[in-house]
Amino acid sequence: MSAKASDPELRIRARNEALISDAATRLFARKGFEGTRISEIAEAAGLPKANVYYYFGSKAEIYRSILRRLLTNWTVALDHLSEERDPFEALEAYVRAKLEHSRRFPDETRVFATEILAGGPYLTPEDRELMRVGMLRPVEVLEAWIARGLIRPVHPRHLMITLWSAAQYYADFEIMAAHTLEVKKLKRADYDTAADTIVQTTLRGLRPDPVPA
Amino acid sequence: MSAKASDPELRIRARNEALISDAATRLFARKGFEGTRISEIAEAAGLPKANVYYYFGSKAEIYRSILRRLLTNWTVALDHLSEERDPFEALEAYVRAKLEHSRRFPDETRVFATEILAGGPYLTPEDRELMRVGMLRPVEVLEAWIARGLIRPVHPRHLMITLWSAAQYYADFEIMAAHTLEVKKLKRADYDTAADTIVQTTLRGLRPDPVPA
DNA sequence: AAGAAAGCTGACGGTTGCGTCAGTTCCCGT
DNA sequence: ACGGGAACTGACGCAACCGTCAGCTTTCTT
Repeated sequence: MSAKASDPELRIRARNEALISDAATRLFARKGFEGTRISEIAEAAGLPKANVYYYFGSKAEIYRSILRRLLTNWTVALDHLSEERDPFEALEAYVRAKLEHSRRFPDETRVFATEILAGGPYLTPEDRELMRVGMLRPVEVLEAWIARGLIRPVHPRHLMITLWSAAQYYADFEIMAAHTLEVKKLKRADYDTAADTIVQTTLRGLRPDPVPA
Repeated sequence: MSAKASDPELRIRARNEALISDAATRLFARKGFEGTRISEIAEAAGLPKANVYYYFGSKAEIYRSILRRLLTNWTVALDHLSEERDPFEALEAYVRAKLEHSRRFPDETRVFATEILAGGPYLTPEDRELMRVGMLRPVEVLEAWIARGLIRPVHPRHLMITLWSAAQYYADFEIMAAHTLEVKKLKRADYDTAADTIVQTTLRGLRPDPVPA
């Protein structure tokens, strides 16, 4: 019944590292790196502080591990876009997936947002490289669509930023969005309307001219 | 030659408060509230730490004064939108003005962004009310345009968020945008291209249907 | 010119938080 | 069932930081 060393799911180390990482993510998202105390993380994880230090060498190490995990997830998420798909179908799916991610995991993306806002002091060169190559594929896909005349010839990187920023906003600046919408908290329906609006404006604006004048 | 008490420009108090406020804005933007030391602010302002405390009662007081100033500026900036103007002209002017502001004063908006990300712990109820009423006018204007059939019937608040988020992104997440564009630092031309892209996509998507099918 | 008010500041107290460590307990293969 | 390694932890050292204060200097007013 007890955990085996060979069972990776139940290994004590894996379980506790996840406990710490999850608690830290929640706290870093709310209070930032400097604003979060290791003792808070420990308490939220249900462990004594010294135990946290048994698994992680420092606060920065916990923080960096969270950033790294998010970055790898992020680059994977761009796979929605492939040259063969219909551009509007693919982009709509991407926008909706991004918003859904914002809705379900706001804390991860907030930690990353705070880091970027601060100028990326904890991002390693490898992290930055991950970001760079992650953007390569979608840009190529957009350029291919443009070359085939399937979407209007807009700047692909700026287009990605525009789409990205909208989805990001609902997670990172949720309380601002809630204020704007005059609701207490964003509900699933709000995210759906957000997606609809983006589809009806930005994506619609990408359609090639139907009329000459 | 020396400053007179009646001269508001040169009054020592006004000058030093501005010195402190400016230095604090730069530092809060980079390092957040908790990450910024009063001693750093003092050094950046060229004053001894105790002198900072002569003008401000606490770190939180400096921080709140920055937030308040930004909020009042912000609500004023929405005046671009008025019902009488052509929607696309007005919205384009708004987007360009917003991006220009992001380019010229990235630090102010970053301080605010960090605060919102954290959930707004230092925002007073008055601040929140300022945000709410600031949004009232533009929404009314958008609704009037929609009622007159000048733009497509999209959700006005979500539209504002979409426009807002894009402009915001270039200031707050500048290093992310720079990475995406594969440049070291954003130049004026990048902001112009950003504005063009938004105009050509999101605003273009707002045009009423020219063709039925 | 002289008194008052505003501006200024070095030194310090109290607190908090990061990270350590020595010693204990638990787990697990054999 | 036992030995060794992994897991755990209370107590603490040390450094950093916020905010204070008592007394000094400059500026202003009359």
